[in-house]
Amino acid sequence: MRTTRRDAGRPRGEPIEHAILTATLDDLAEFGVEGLSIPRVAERASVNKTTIYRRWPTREQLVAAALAATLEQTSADLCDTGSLRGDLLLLMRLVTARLESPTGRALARAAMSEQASASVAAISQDPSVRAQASVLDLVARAAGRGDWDPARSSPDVVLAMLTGSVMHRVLMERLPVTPAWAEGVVEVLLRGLEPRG
Amino acid sequence: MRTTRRDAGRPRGEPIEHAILTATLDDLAEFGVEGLSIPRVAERASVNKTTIYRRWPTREQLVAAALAATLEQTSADLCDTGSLRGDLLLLMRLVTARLESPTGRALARAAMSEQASASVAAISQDPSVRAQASVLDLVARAAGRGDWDPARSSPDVVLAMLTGSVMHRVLMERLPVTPAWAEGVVEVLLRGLEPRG
DNA sequence: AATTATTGCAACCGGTAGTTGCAATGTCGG
DNA sequence: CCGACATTGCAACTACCGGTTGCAATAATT
Repeated sequence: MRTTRRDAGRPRGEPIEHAILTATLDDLAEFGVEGLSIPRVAERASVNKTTIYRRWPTREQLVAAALAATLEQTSADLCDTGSLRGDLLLLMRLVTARLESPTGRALARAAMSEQASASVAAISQDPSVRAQASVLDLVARAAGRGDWDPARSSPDVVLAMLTGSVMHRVLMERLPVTPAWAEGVVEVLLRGLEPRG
Repeated sequence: MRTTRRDAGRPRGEPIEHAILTATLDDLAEFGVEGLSIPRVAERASVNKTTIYRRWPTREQLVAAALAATLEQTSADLCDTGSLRGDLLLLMRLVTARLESPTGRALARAAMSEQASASVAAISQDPSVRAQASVLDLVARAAGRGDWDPARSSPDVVLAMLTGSVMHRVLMERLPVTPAWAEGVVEVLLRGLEPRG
């Protein structure tokens, strides 16, 4: 009997994988999840389309792989700046940076898409989940300093107001998030959270 | 020479127009702008697809017409409730109602779509423009009552926080906007706007 | 050198968007 | 009432795009 040795033969080229994945991200940023075309990605990556289809049988998996690849290298976490104002401004900058990059916008749109498939939706929401985790630390720090009483205004409300305002600004109004505008948002939040009386 | 009389012949049926436009809105709500299919709309409206193509040569024009048709009948305006809290809560309800209806969601997504064509984008942004106009009245009333100093926190910041928070809640987190949650948002806004010191 | 898997290539299949020519229908003007 | 004319429906067709398959060429591992 002829056993097929799994390790023999020509291995798959990593440069090819890299080219395909980055080409996928480019196409994603330009045409969105709905508009992504595998033949076009193949041309972008200077690779035959069959190669892509063999590695990732469905568009689904390809997109998921590409997104997962990017998310691995995004670890600029929410560190302690010493004050609630500083923490919130940093968070604004993080959210803005993500939403102002073409890829980040595509990701956000994918997450909001009605027919986002399970895996893409999961991956898309991963950063927000991670963000939410860091935000809990932020809240704990603020509560310890006495700047925020979480029992009064819950963290998810505040997170929605912060990220949502940036979404509205960038995605709907298509205006840049200037430092002054970001400070305006944070200012309202700070005053709104300030425990008094 | 034979002049073609423009008024002769069979006129176009308004019921057909209506059927096509509502079918378009349905398809839009179900499949989004990218996924809309004219043959499917035709079947939905019990109309031959050629009829649609003859009236609206491009998809562009069809969706623009359908959106324009809906917007004409949305005039539940932002009336004076007597207090800033009441006005903001009403605004929250208006935004929520829009975003929680399938058609409204499709509209919002269309407005945020990267390759939203000029006409669709213009029409989509029209309601926000109209909303912004009413919001200016709201601000003026609040300023008159001494509840809000617009010089301190500009209306566009507050509007972005309010609508953005609902967008984030509904589109990203896919959670319902409960009265309690809406009140949480308004509460932070009220405290944040309150002029003092 | 032999084996084995990958890659590229070209042709092919299937489905869907959009077009066209024609017959049938309905409405307006005389 | 009748003729003219635009609209609607219908069916066939074209064109394009996504995805598949079979085969030859290539490269790496043993």
